[in-house]
Amino acid sequence: MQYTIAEENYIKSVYHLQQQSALVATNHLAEALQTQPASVTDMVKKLMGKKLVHYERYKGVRLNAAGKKLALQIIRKHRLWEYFLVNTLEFGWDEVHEVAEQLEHVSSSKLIEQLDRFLGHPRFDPHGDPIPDKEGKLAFQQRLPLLDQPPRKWLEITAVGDESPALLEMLGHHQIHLGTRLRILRSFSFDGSIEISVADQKPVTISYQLAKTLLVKIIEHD
Amino acid sequence: MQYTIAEENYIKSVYHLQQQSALVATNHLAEALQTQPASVTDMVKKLMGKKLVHYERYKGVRLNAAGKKLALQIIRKHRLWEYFLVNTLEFGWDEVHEVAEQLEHVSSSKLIEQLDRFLGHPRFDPHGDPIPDKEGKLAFQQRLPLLDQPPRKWLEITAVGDESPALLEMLGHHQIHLGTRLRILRSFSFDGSIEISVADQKPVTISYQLAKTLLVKIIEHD
DNA sequence: AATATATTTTAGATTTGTCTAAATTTTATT
DNA sequence: AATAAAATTTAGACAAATCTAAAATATATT
Repeated sequence: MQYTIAEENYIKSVYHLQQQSALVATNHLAEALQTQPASVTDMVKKLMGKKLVHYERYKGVRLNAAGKKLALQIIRKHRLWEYFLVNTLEFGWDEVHEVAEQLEHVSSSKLIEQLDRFLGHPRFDPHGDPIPDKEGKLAFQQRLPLLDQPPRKWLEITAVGDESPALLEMLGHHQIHLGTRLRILRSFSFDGSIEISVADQKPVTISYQLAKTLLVKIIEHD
Repeated sequence: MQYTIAEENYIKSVYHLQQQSALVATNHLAEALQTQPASVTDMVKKLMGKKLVHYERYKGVRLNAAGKKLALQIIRKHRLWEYFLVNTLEFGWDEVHEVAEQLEHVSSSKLIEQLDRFLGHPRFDPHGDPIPDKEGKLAFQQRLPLLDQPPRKWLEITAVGDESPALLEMLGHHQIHLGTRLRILRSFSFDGSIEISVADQKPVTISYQLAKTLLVKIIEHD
C-alpha cells in the first residue's frame, strides 16, 4: 500500500517518541508534529484503520509490526538522503534536515536501493544515527556521553546531540568530526570544560556546552 | 512563494501544451493531467488568482512571464533528476520519468544547484531534451527526424521520440545512444526500413518504426 | 441563420487533513 | 472521596483538490 505524506510523518513521529515511552500521548505527538491534539486523534484513528498502530482512547498510540516496518523504511530514506546531501552534494549537516524531510517521501524502492549502493551502503548518517538496512535492521554503536568518560581512555566520536550551524562551526574549528579519536586529559571543575587530545595532537580545551553534545564509543586498544 | 504539487503539475502541463498551441484548451489540459475538465477550470482560476497564467472563460489558458519562469524551474529540476538517475544511479531511461515526477517537487534551491554542479552542469537530459539553466535558458540543438535526412550526410542522434523499455532495448542492441554518429546509406521502399552505418562500422538495417523515433542533427564536417 | 454538437463552466458534493470550541475522561490535589 | 486541573475526544467547520450532473457558451453542420 501507498501512504500519504501526512501519514508517513505521523508514523515517523510515533516511532521517535516511542524511544522515550512505549505509549505515545496525543499531546506529545501534537507537539512533535506542530499540530493540534484534536487533529492527532483524527489521524491516529485513520492509522488504526490502516492497521499501522495500536490505539486506545485516552491511553495513547504505539506502532504495531507493520507500522514499525514502515517507520524504519522512512527513516532509512531520510538518513540515506542526509548522507547523500552531506557526502555527495557537500551540504553542511545543519542544512540537510529540511531537505531530507521532503526527499524521504519520494516512493521508489529502486531509487533508494540504487542510492544506497551508490553511497556504498553507509551504516550511519552524518549525525551518527544508524541507517536502517533494507530489512530495517539498525547497526549498533555505543553512544556514551563524552562527559561520563574517565580520562586517558581512547574514545571515538560516534554522534552529536544537536545539529545547529553554530555547533558545526565549532567542531570544524577544533577539527572534530564523526570518527575522530580523542582522549580526555583532565576536566576543570570551575566551568566544566575539559582538556582533550584529538588524534594524539597537542591538547585543546573545549567548553562544557560543547563537550555535552558529544557522544562517544570506547576504543578497545589492540 | 511556494506552490502545491498540483499547481506545479498544472503549470508544467500548460507549458508543454503551449509548444503545440499558444492557447491551451481546458480539455487538453484535462487529458494531459488525467483529470476532469471541471477540475481544470477550478484550478486554472486559482492559478490566475496567483498571477501565473492568463485565462479567459471559454477561450483557454497560457502562462504569463511568472508562470513560464516557474515552469522552467520545474522542468529544470525534472531533467536534472533524470540525468542523475540515469548517469549516477544507473537507471534505464525508461525507468526515470515517474521518479523524476516526484523529485521535481522537492523545493530547495541549494539542492538543485549542488546537484547541477555535481553532475557537471549537463545541458541535455537522457532523452535529449534540453535542461534549462539557472536563469531558465534552454540550450538549442537541432532535432530533425532521421527519416527526413538525405543519404551520406553525417548525423548525430540528439533525441528519441519515446521512452519505452522496448525502444531502449532495441537501441542498445544496435549500439545507438544519444551522441551516436551515423550516416544513412539507403532506404527501402518496401517496408520503409533504412540502412545506416553507425560510427563508421559495418552497415545495419533498422526498421521504419525504429528510425521514426530518432531525431538527429547534421554534423558539419571539419 | 437555425440547429445540433462539442466544449467549457457552474453548482453542489466528496475526501483529506486540518482547525476551534465544547464535552468527556483521566490524573492530580485538597 | 470530592473536586480541580490536565489531557483527550467529539462535533462541527474549513480549505484544497477533486468529482458528477446540469447549464452556458462556442463551433460545426445543415
